[in-house]
Amino acid sequence: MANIRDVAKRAGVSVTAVSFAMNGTGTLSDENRLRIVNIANEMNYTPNRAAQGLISGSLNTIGLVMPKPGTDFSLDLELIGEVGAAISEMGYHILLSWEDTFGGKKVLNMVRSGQVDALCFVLPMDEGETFKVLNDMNFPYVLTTRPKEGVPADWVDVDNIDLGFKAAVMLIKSGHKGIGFVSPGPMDYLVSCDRFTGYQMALKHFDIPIHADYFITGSHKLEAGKRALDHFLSLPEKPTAIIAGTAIIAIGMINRMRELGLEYPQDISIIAFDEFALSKEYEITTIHIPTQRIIHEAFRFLIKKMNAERILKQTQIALQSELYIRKTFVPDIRILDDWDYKQ
Amino acid sequence: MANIRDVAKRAGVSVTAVSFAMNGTGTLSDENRLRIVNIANEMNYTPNRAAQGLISGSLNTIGLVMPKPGTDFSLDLELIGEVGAAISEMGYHILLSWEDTFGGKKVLNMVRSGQVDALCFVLPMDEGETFKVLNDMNFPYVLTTRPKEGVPADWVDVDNIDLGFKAAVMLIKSGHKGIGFVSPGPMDYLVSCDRFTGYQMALKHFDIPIHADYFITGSHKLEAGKRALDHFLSLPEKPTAIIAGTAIIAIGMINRMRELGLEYPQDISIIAFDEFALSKEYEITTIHIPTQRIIHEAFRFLIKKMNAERILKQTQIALQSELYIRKTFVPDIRILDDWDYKQ
DNA sequence: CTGAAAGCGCTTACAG
DNA sequence: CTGAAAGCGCTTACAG
Repeated sequence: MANIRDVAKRAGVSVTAVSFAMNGTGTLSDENRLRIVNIANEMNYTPNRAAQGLISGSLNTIGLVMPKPGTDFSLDLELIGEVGAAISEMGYHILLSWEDTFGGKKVLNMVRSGQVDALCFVLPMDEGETFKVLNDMNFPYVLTTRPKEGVPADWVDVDNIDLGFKAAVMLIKSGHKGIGFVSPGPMDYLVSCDRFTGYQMALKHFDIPIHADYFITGSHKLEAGKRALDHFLSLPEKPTAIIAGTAIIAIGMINRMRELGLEYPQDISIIAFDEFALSKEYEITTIHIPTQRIIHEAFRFLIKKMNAERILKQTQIALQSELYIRKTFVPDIRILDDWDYKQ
Repeated sequence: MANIRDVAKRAGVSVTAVSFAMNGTGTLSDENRLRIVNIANEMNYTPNRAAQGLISGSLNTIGLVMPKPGTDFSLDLELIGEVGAAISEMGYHILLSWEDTFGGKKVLNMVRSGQVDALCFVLPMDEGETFKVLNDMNFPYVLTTRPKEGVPADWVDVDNIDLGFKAAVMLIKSGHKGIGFVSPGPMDYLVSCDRFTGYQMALKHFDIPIHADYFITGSHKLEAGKRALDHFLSLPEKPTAIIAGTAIIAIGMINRMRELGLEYPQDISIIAFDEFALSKEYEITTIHIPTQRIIHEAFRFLIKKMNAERILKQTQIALQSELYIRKTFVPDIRILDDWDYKQ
């Protein structure tokens, strides 16, 4: 592979001149500049990134930290495609890294070895210690999952407590008192916890007693919805509305309802979190989590922080989510002051 | 950030000693080695990757080249999670890059700048020129999408011509003569083409005339399935079986059949390509494309090529796919010699 | 306008 | 067992 000295030799100039020509810097006659660039192209010369990185102290790379496989979590690459391509255009690269939700050691090594200039965590991280270190270094990072209260981290996410609250309030205001809540499982720990917390706050706010039987955990499978529905129907006081942690759970419930000859929303109303390919087909009223916007905002913040002259203070961005009103639950739009909604 | 000289100073040794200690190389008294490593840890010293990369001539990075957003193509990060994590353990990093399906310039720059040691293209690339250059450099790369015939590239994929052929043969042997074929759209160009080619070969082989009306293109939406079905039903000679390019198309068809009171497989048999979250729920007989295994094999090949002493010859791996027999079409297992199947 | 030289942070022969 | 020195491929003051 040709290096800068080879080009210089061939062009009969110094390496300085080649560097100037390639980077459009320095003072160089137009004639020489053009001639050198042409020779460089002919020779397929591309400056070595490691060398450039050593000098500039940066590899122009943003790390994307994801959970280790086996976690009940997945990210579609298409989601980061748009923002990733945009970042590409800006000359940054995106490096993938896998971490468990508690770790952080590997991540700090990446930072300290100058491998990355910024970090985007698309996993729930419990490790406050890591963020403290990053904060002290004023290193740009962001979580796309809101951490536990009190963890001093920069994040962009929706406010899941608020979403749980608003979902329950919407059902209560529509006359429901028995409201079931199905969580996709303990893996989604904080997200589900927060939504459930919000749900409980709403019940309390309206003086509705909280039934332990109205809360059930499942999984990300259809089966979980079926089981949840059967469970709720087995109760002496059946809930009339259910908040489903995911669309898959809602679909599982709907399939089961069909088997049993039950109809929505008359027999049971359903609201689900997160949109899925067939949410519309199944007519599920959905609280749509704007994942794409979260990723966008997260990277926007990263870029801003990387270019910031001064130290930015803690940044925590809670995005609004949107309510897609379909048939499994149709609220009176007069109670939707708090929502961005789409019918 | 501490560098090797800082550590050397603090430990009262030479930088050579520190380098030896960190890398476990050279000759160093155990006592000194341990003492130096401890001091390095205390100082949070991590060797600079750019400097290491400059010396070793490698950043230990594998580039993952994906299509630009807006393409009808998507990859779930979970799919590369397992292999990505494994590669992580081996000390390699994965760098994301977006390319259009024709390009290649940017990719060559990444190679020439020493940014990547290998390349995995998870997009259909038409640009044979790029591969020729890579071949000449003996640079390790692999496509997870089989290129056009005659393009001299290393790839791992299923054999879509064969799949189209076998799918049609299976239907023909089951007595079907009118066989519809729905492609998800022109974007999937080669994949769909190949499957369709195989389908035509099968018809020819059994002397069944090829009906232009039996082939229709759609999209990756439910709507496409509905439209396709309506189209086929409008024909004077309606097909009795349909090969659907994707599960979504099959679901769209099934939903439409339900509306019309039609039943599978009595009224119409369906085989779909690609498994989807609800394929099982919809009882779709599916030709499962083993994407995960493709990715695995692709990276395995890359690792092998990176470590190869000698030049490896062109490598083209066609993986078997599996037939999931469900209710939309139930073949007699006696005609399934050519298939790995699962009931 | 041009080039010789220093230096980024490492590793690795090589000399002691 | 240890360290001074050269060098990886660049960029950037600095001198001419």
